[in-house]
Amino acid sequence: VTHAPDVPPLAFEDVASAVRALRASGLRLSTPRRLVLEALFSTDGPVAAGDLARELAIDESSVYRNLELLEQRGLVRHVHLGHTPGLYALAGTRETEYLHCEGCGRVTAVAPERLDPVRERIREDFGYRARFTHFPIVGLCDRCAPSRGAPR
Amino acid sequence: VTHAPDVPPLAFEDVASAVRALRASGLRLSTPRRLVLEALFSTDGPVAAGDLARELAIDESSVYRNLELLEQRGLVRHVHLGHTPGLYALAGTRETEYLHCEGCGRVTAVAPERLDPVRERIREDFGYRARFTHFPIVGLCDRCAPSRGAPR
DNA sequence: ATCCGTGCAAATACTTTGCATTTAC
DNA sequence: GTAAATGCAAAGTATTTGCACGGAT
Repeated sequence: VTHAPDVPPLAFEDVASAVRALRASGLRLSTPRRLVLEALFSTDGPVAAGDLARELAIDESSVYRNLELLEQRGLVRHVHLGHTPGLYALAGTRETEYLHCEGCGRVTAVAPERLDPVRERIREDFGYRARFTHFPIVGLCDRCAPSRGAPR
Repeated sequence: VTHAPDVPPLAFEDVASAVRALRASGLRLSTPRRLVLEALFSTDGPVAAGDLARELAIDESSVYRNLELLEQRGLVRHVHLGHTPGLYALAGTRETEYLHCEGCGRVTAVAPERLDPVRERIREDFGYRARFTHFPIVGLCDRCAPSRGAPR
């Protein structure tokens, strides 16, 4: 995953402030929950629940339950890249959006502002407020386009 | 599924011509295979493999095998709408693209030409040749936007 | 002491695969 | 007759759920 330089800052600066927010909403801080949070803070790209479970030696169901809970609280989001399992990441102050190259698999995370012109065009032409946070924009990057699909 | 008026024509006009193409590539026309083809020709929107199996009283594995085979031959494509199973449809002469409202679930199929301005903008800004055939453009349609997300 | 969160096990949903039998050619 | 395609069963992957025990508050 390549993060563009202007990807929005995280909704919470560090584990401590996230934990404070959780506590404030009446949640307990169990070891698995803390480990999941810490892992998300120390990873750059989105991670699969299964990988988290393996790396942290936590049961998969607990990982899923925590991720879902954190997602409901707005601390976490998930994105689907190809046919792989859902990938989870910390939520930003604004929703990070994704581009996914189906050639090389590279994922680019971009700030929502950069997609506003695209979004505006879609809104004018189709009456849709588009969001590339849960499903990315899929296509071929400049490097892969020549070899694969139409060069143009 | 709403098909915009300019959605590209199917790659094959009817079951007969599709069957001819299959025969030409050395494939047999078994009853299940014919039923799947006929079902796809008589449905407007994309269908789940499980639904086809149930409606046609064919084993699910045969449905999946036939859909995959037809997809390899370019007669069928599949798209992912939300967290539901993959949905299969006849392939057009050009690839039909999709918009999906996450509010009401409505799906709009559009001709690729209509998305060319959007595509061009994405290409200029991000160096990607985007394709909304396998994953749709996800967002809120005009009707759902006021109630759900930001009205703007 | 309470009850929330965990691990474990099992269930569910979607899709793929192995294999013996059937069937199109 | 031969090879391809099928149904059935089982396996594989992703995710969810039930429940008794353990730990955070």
